[in-house]
Amino acid sequence: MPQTKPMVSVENVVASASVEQKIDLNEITTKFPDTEYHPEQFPGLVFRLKTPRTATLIFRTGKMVCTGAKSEEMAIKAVNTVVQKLRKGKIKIKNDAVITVQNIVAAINLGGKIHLEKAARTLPRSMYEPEQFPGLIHRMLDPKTVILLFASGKLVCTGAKKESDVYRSVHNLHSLLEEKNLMIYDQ
Amino acid sequence: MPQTKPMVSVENVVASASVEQKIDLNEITTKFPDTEYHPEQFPGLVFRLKTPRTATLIFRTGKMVCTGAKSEEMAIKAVNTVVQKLRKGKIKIKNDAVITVQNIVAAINLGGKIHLEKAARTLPRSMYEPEQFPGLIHRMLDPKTVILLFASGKLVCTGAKKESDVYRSVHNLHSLLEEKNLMIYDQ
DNA sequence: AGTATATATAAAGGCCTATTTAAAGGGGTC
DNA sequence: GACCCCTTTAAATAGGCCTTTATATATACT
Repeated sequence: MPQTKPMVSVENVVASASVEQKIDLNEITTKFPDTEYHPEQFPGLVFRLKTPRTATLIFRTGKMVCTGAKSEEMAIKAVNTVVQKLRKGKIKIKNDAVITVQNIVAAINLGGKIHLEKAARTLPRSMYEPEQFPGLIHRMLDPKTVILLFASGKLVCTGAKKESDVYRSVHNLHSLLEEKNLMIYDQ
Repeated sequence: MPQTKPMVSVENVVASASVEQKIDLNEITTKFPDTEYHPEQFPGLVFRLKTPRTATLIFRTGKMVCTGAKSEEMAIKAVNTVVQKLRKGKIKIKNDAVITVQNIVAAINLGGKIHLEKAARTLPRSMYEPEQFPGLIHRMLDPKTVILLFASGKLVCTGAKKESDVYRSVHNLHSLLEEKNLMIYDQ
């Protein structure tokens, strides 16, 4: 029944990390002038890497948030690179970061159109308000993710903690759409 | 030189307290229907006493805030009464509350008028914007309190942690006003 | 008679700030 | 038409501000 194989592309991985130690953000600003730090606006310092192209927020507490990586592995590599650069800049950091992937965002193309209006009436835990946002928002229970469905047959899956959760979510939803006859394939 | 003795009246004492134990606020609501608890609006439950006439905020964490007492002693008595009432209502509370007075507000009448405009130019750490608020706001460093001065010769002292801080603040300010010739006494 | 203005103070929960990313539809400027 | 911006979703991080309670004081405005 599935006419096509979904194309899945991980677009963003968010990971939290901690070096378990207080960090002087002003010192980082001095040694890394290209960082952004506006404490009156936001308490975190923004440390950008060209490769992997990411933005890591560094907090006074030694906790960090890395965003923008294209895979779990690259997110981990990015945090380790940031810590390595800080150390080369003579910022004393005793321990390596303990890293946890917190969220994975993926773009998916099912290869066929979706009957959104019908899906809104059929899928449970769904919200569809086209004048507010063109996508249908569907909350999947297992894995616990949120999937945005578009009439074009494209999806956005977010909330996954592992890349395998993305694949499982897409498979579950695709099966459900086929089953309920909500997919429209050309000829 | 002080033509009159200031009349000092403690109007409000705020104390924080803790019974060092989690409390089920919904259970209190059931057993004390006259309490106010609207968690979507504010996380604390409001427990009012007729004597001493006070309002005590009770939090999930077992921490409390008692307001409205007319003396340090009454604030302590109010918190102990609240804990006693909770226990009589079969709310299990193992330890007595550890109480700390956090703020004392007092109303004072110096018995003579104050030349506010001149005081605004003379007193350090003062703010006077009559179109915004009719009182002059003066920050005293020792004791660390804030005194509102009104042209009528009345004052409001707030921020004190002990009743003696109120008396010291008033004495300091009164002396300063006399010294700088900012007081105006009838005939 | 109420509202607002201003002062201090504790409590805890909500929301804002900022970071990233895709999707598609609306708006605006050039 | 090509750019921006906005809309929505998730997630961590951490400051700031708001909510509520009480209280005197004194102005202006509904």
